[in-house]
Amino acid sequence: MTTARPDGGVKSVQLAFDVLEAVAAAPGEVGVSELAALLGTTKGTVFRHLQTLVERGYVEQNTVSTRYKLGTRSYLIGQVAAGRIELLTASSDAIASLRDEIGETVVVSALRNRTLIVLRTVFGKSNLEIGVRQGSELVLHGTAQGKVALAFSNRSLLQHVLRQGLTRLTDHTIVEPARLEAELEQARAQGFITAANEETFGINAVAAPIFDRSGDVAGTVAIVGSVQNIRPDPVPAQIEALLKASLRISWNLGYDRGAVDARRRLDSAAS
Amino acid sequence: MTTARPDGGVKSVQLAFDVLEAVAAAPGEVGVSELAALLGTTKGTVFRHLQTLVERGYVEQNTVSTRYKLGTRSYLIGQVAAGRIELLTASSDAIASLRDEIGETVVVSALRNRTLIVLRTVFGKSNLEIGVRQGSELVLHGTAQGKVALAFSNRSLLQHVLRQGLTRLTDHTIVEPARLEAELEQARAQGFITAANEETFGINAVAAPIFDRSGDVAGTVAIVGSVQNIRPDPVPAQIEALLKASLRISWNLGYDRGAVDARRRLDSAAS
DNA sequence: AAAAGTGTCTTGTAATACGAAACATCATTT
DNA sequence: AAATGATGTTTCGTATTACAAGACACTTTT
Repeated sequence: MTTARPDGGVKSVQLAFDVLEAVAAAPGEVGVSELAALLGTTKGTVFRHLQTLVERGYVEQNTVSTRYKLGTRSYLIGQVAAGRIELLTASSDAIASLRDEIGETVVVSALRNRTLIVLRTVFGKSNLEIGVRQGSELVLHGTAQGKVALAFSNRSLLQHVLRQGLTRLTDHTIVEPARLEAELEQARAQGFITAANEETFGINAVAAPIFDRSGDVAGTVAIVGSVQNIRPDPVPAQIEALLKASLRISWNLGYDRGAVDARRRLDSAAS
Repeated sequence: MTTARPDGGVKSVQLAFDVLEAVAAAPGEVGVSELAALLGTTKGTVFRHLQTLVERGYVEQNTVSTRYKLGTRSYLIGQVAAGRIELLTASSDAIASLRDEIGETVVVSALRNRTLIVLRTVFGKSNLEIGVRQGSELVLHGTAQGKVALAFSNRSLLQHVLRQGLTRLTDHTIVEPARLEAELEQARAQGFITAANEETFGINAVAAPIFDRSGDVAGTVAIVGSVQNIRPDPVPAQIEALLKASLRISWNLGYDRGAVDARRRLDSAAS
């Protein structure tokens, strides 16, 4: 599914992570044969990799079923990572208040490598849980988060998206480049954008950008819910709370509008 | 520090995880040279491994400082693992109530591979935070958690510990095998055990075992605090709440005392 | 009783991960 | 301003080693 990887580093390590991620993607426990088929390799190879992963504790083997699942080391490294990822530590308080104030699901995503990845979702107060799975990738032209990221990033990201083509997800998905451009302009003007029914029918989201200390887009915050609770024109309280949260997070990341603008002027003067 | 690994699986993958874990262990960002020195290998090799890790998103490179830190994928795989590790899902509610009821720090550890690893610690209500770092290893003969795990596990685990030798950590550490045996007997009789000043002076803990569906020790729950708040003879409320939590977690793991005993009788009759 | 699964183990070979050393950028020092 | 000593990055030949194929032991299904 992923674009053919142009031979990155250490081949056997790539396979090891393929195995690890396949184990992670499996709903329950997985067997060696199943993994081998999934990854298009032999049982022996998968087995050997599982051995290392088990020895390291990233994967565990159920001694009775002899099948495999994620191990404690995987969890623990994630715990360490949670404390090291600025976007997470910077956003935790702000998204908790945002959720409590508005009651809708709050989603934080990170822009990494031309993709928006969902880092954290905190479900709203409603009994019906609407959210986006952590780790999943947000379509840049088809979600509020994606559009707001595009609006405030380098034009090169937009060009990249246009080159890939604007695939239709629902009949409200933006597929005309001109309309997308107009939306991005609107996002820049307002500081936020919505995306009712564009990715999934019946669902809407309002997203705002998060900036890092150098003024680049680090990610997005968004509130997500049914079109009933988040209208195409969201109520002012929702917008205000969202913008407040996004500013607070950016601030925690060291973003300072004035300082960034000044630095930009210097840089362009130098070149 | 760890016992010389007897050549487990794929060598280059071992190195890759060495690199990953070294990045995780570093307080902030790390450089290639630093890592190479730390791992006793060359810069080139470390660099190549970092490339794969970065490509996969487990590690990220700060483009301005060119140094490395843990990446979002590490966090995300941990999130998935958190949902797959039975001991975590089974204990989350119980430890939250336990902490709220008693107010002291609660620590859950898992028995994996003859070692007790701290999975989760929830700090108590006091302003002074006393806890055990997640991912750290608990000394089996020198902590309440370790002793309770020894008490309810196979004798082979105890033999393993005795073979290693009972290293002294404080002047209250149990270093005589006979005294350890006596403590284990007490733990079995009471269903819990304390360990005042045995690992760190001034600190005490009360621990109880967690059993899985086959009746084996899966881990421990413990409350940890200063000797002032957790006395060598803990107050009944603390003991009762701890035992209630441990039973609740074991139950969530599928432990059923009657069923396990019956199964044991059948097994021994068959042999 | 046979057949089709499973996970595990062995072996020869071709691929590849490694180490050493060179290279390109920086800061700092001289 | 030149020189030094860091850093991260790249190249290259070789010895290592990870791989595929197939055998094996075992359980479950037919």
